[in-house]
Amino acid sequence: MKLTSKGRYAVMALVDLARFDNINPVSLRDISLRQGISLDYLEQIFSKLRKKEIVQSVRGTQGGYILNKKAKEIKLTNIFDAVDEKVKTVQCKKESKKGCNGKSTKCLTHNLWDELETHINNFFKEKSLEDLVKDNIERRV
Amino acid sequence: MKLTSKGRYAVMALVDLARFDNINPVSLRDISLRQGISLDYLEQIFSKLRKKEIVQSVRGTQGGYILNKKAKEIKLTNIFDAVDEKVKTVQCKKESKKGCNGKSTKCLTHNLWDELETHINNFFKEKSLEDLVKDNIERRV
DNA sequence: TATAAACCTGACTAAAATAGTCAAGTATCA
DNA sequence: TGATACTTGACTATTTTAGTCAGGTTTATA
Ligand code: FES
Ligand code: FES
Repeated sequence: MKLTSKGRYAVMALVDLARFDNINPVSLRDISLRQGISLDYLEQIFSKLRKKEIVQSVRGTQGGYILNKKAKEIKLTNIFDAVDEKVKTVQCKKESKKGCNGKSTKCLTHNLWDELETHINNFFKEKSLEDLVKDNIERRV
Repeated sequence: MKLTSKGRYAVMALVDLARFDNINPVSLRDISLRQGISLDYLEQIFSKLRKKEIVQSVRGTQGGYILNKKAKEIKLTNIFDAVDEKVKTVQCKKESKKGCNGKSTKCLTHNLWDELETHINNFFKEKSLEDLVKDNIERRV
């Protein structure tokens, strides 16, 4: 199981953005340089974040992005959801009654993976962008 | 983030195996049929499980595999470890002092992913094969 | 003692997912 | 009017996954 770059970058970029405390728009170019993420890739990511109303864009010179909500209200879940970084542990379709083995009952381990998925998602539901920014400031001292 | 088939199958096969309570060797052919997993693929998986001493093989006709330890002592961690299903959340090399951005300090989110990795691994450390077999029997009633 | 069941090994490959790049815009400020 | 920065969509190389395939070796049992 591994985390993809898309998810990692999305969070990384938003932490960078959040540190500027929502005063001035932050350009993707700056984030790209500071965090070492390809600008073109960031654009893809922010396009999704904007559509899910996590950030707002400001066009033109001196433009960039600002948070669309309080950092406290943006949870990791929301970010991952926006960029389609989803936790997938079961093989079967969840709605379907069929198991991953094609049989009419769920497989021996279905329940386990379902628990695992919940376990992981709980982590994402708890953490907010604010927590991350704070963590970072503390460690820096 | 998603779980790969290899990891899922390894656990599925071992639960199947463990249900026979270690009396007779269970052939991969049987597991293949019952769980709907390719025999050739199972062989790859069991080769690894054997090398890590999770199962023992019995060659020849009527042969198969048996558990090499008590089901209680086999944790998910051990299984995943054996088949190289590893949880990987950070981008950087752990030993290296460099961050994933190539800079000399760890990136803004390194700590977060490290926490996540621990969180997930905790789940795997707790669950034993015995738990899984029990769960299954209970649900069946 | 022949034979079939089952383990054992390594190489190979098709398909999917990932991690981007590239090109061609549009909006806005100075 | 130029520069900066967002916007969009298509494209692609690389890597990973999820197997397959081909050839073994071992051993119970008929
Ligand atoms: S994972 Fe849902 S039935 Fe196997
Ligand atoms: S994940 Fe370790 S430095 Fe970024």
